[in-house]
Amino acid sequence: MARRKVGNLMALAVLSVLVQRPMHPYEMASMLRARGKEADMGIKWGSLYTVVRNMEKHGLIEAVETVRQGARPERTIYRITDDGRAEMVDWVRELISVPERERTRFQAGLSVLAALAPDEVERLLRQRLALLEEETDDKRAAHERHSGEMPRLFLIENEYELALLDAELTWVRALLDELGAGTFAGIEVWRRFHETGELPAELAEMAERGSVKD
Amino acid sequence: MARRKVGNLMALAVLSVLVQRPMHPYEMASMLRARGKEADMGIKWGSLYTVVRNMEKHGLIEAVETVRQGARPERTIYRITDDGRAEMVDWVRELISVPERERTRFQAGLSVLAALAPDEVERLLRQRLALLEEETDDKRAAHERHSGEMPRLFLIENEYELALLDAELTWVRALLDELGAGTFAGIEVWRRFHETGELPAELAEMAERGSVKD
DNA sequence: ACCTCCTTACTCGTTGACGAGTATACGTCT
DNA sequence: AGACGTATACTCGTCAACGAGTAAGGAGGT
Repeated sequence: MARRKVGNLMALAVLSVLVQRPMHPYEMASMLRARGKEADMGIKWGSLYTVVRNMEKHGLIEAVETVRQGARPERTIYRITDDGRAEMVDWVRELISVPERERTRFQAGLSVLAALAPDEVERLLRQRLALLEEETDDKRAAHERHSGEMPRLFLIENEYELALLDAELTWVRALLDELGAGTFAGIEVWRRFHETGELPAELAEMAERGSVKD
Repeated sequence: MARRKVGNLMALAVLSVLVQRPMHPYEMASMLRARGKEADMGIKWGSLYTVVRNMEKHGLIEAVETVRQGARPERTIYRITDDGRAEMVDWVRELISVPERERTRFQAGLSVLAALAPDEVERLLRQRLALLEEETDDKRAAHERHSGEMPRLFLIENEYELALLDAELTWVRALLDELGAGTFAGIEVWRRFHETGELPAELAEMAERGSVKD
């Protein structure tokens, strides 16, 4: 974030549409929406004008003209600069070549899983599984529809997403199996802890030491 | 974020240590650091005091006492409230049961992959693969070391992370194979586009329509 | 002829995240 | 005994992100 002049990924999205032709912000939004980029990147439209203004300030884009249609608000049309083009390419290079650990909220949840009883966890995971399956089916269907009409290059991010979704599905199913069958190591201690309300001596000591994980 | 009184996941981390016993902020930080939670959740220490103040304001925690040791700055000791306990449990429930689409930066990169030439992509992916392998090996080693001394319940988030890392590794390797062998569908059009600098008619039209993806 | 609702096209204010800074105490190496 | 680093324990200012608000044009119904 310190390195990029404009850190928000929406800036990359903006660059990627302006590289085709100059546009005003609202049109960028429509383009991105039409292409489904809002789904691929985590785009919040509230940030659009802030980001565009910042990009102009840093010379990644520049205003070409401002036109007014009737009594509508003015529209400023922007075009990408050479700096902008360079920034885009360099940014993509980095995103592809440098893996960055990004924890999901699910992982955060898992890391405090002991706050819930095993039976409840089983129930919640089943809910997750159902939602996950639905989402995956939708995504896969959409992907198959599109792969008839578009080159694979433009759908590659969906392939990746589907691969990760599959991996999560598999993992959750496996965990559910173990919980259901009672083969999850330590499930008895875990269950008792939640029934009696107090945690067994071994765990208490571990919690206090805490530093086992270095 | 609107629903949670304090949206930052660091708040969950704070709750999870305060549930054991009252503590002052700096000690929370040490605890979390010692347990490796900073890795599991994406924790930035700059936010700690802001978050703690917010949590107090919203009644999730409350100050017990402020002590002073010698000439050191005052330390305020906080304890978790009943509301805090309830919030924690409810939060974990949500994190576990409701899958939330979170796009990675890599996915964002993939969605503008056309900005780079196929040969460069191949090179960059190989770099990614190497870093990814290194990271995975480290993580797996650490996990195996710990699984001797700690109950599985407290390592479950690492299992999940490793599963996702494996999935990414597999996917990247497969893509690299296709790029290397030249069997990636449309790679010729892609390569020519970068050699000549202009995109073929079919793609130009598609870019303009744009809306194929709805 | 009027009403209503959706789309177009932004503006603005709030909030919270976070980096960087600060200052003292303590241990330890020389 | 002095110096140097490291741990303790925060404070503050900035800045981007975003939700919610605004307001006119146009389409379609009655």
